[in-house]
Amino acid sequence: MAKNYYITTPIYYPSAKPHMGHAYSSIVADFFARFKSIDGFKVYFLTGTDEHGLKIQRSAEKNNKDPKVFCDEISKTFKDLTKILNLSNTDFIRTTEERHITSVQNLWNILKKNKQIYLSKYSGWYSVSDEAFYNDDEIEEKEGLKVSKSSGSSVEWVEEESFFFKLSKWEKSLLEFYENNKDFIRPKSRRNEVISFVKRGLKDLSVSRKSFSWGIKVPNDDNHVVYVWLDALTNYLSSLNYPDENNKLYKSFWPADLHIIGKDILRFHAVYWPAFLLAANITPPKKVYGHGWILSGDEKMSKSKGNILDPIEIIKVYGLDPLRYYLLKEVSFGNDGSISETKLESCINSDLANNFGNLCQRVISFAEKNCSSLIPDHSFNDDDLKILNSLSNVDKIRTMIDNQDINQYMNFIIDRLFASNKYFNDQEPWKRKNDKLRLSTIVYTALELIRKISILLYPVMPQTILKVFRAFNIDEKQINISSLKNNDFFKEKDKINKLDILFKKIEND
RNA sequence: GGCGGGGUAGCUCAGUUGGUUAGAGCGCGGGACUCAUAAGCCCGAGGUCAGUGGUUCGAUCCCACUUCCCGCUACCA
Repeated sequence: MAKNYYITTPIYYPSAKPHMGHAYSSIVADFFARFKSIDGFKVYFLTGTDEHGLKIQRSAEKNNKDPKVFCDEISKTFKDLTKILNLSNTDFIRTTEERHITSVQNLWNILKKNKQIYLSKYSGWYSVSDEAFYNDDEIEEKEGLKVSKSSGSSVEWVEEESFFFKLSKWEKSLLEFYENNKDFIRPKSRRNEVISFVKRGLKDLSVSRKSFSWGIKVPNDDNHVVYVWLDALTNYLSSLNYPDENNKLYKSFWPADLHIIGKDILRFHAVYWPAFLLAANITPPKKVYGHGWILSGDEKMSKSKGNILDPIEIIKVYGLDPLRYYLLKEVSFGNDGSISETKLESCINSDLANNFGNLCQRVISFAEKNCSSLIPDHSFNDDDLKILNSLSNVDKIRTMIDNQDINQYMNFIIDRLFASNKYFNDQEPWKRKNDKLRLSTIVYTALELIRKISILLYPVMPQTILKVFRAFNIDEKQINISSLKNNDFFKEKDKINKLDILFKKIEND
């Protein structure tokens, strides 16, 4: 059985610099990517930037820049972010790249050939910032300006020739597809929303624009550019060298296993995207997960409220791994979550410094003083085996990951951390100095516990966990989920290196 | 207006296919220990499980209604 796994983030729209929401999507996707890769999967992890559309064209004009130059600059900040977030992505795609343009035009041609696209005339209200068309009844007048009722962004009257995709035709097929692929939309509550949306009926979708030029040209009709969503979504194929469907990447990784997206773009991914693909005879992806927003305290982050927490600034102050840990643990995946410096600090102190960090410290330092920093001898009793085996059920853990139960996964880790600290306490190795084998076994068991928990924490905090493994002379390639089943991984007399403090506590008055 | 989700300890949340004392973390109070980042461990305080009514021997969990919050969506305009 091929163990391949294809996961994506949204491609980000570079009209402004990266914010916490981008960081969150990316960190979540990286978490899954890293878990799968230490679980023996060949992982293809894609992220990138979505660079076409009127909004970009206008931002570029405003800055007196050629749109491509403008995109180069901002796309770079997103590419830099992948490094700052320590993402394990295998590719970074830009929709202005030739490979993507070829891919989109090819998809267009197939849709055209399959008679899924026709030329007609569009008239209606268009919001540049939402990249969406609105009906008369979806707009209202505010302070003399026409704005969208739903987003509040200003709309303009557009009347032009446009190509349409026969979305209306796909209503029934989509509903069947949702029915036959019950996992396609997650979380479940979102699935219900999408289904009820489709059930109300779908209108054909305008998929080209004539009034501006910053986009991918419609084949054989240079006056039109491809609608940004048809353009953007196709990135998931482009990266796999589509349209060459016989190449190794495409054959190994399509259909994608998981698209991680924010709930705001669920409709595009759960309705339009599978419809385009079905219409082009391409298998849709296996799952789309629409996560929630990251709020600042309990409010949406916005410039006017001045409550923006910039991920890059947070990382400068607190470090990357604490942020990754916080977002994965504290945000209930699928729901909105909130972040504040106070909560982040409290999380760092209690979970990372006091619980995990201190566990590593006390055990390794005890081993240094009592076992000469060498892996000691061992002879397990029932207490030892009981706690070690509580970290051996890999199937249970894999199920959590395959169901995207991030919180359950994190809670399991935390629960085992408490149990490990308690184990060390209850066994009181410091009172066993005249029972050398028992003392050694306790230390050995504790080291194994740290090793196992660290494996589970690796997808969450890769940099920190590598430090722990360096103390054990384990390198990144040796980290794997199935070794959780092993209770005596460590070899007697192997050296244990000194471990620096992993997380400093944050002292406030 | 319709559909869906939700209201559980000071805070963030878990849970119960209905069954003696409702759970965790953080925060708070106390205790014993000392390997450790004065960390960890133990004990405790704190909840009419939104409200009302119903089904049941028994409901936080099922049903109805009420109320509040959130999401999707519609209509009026």
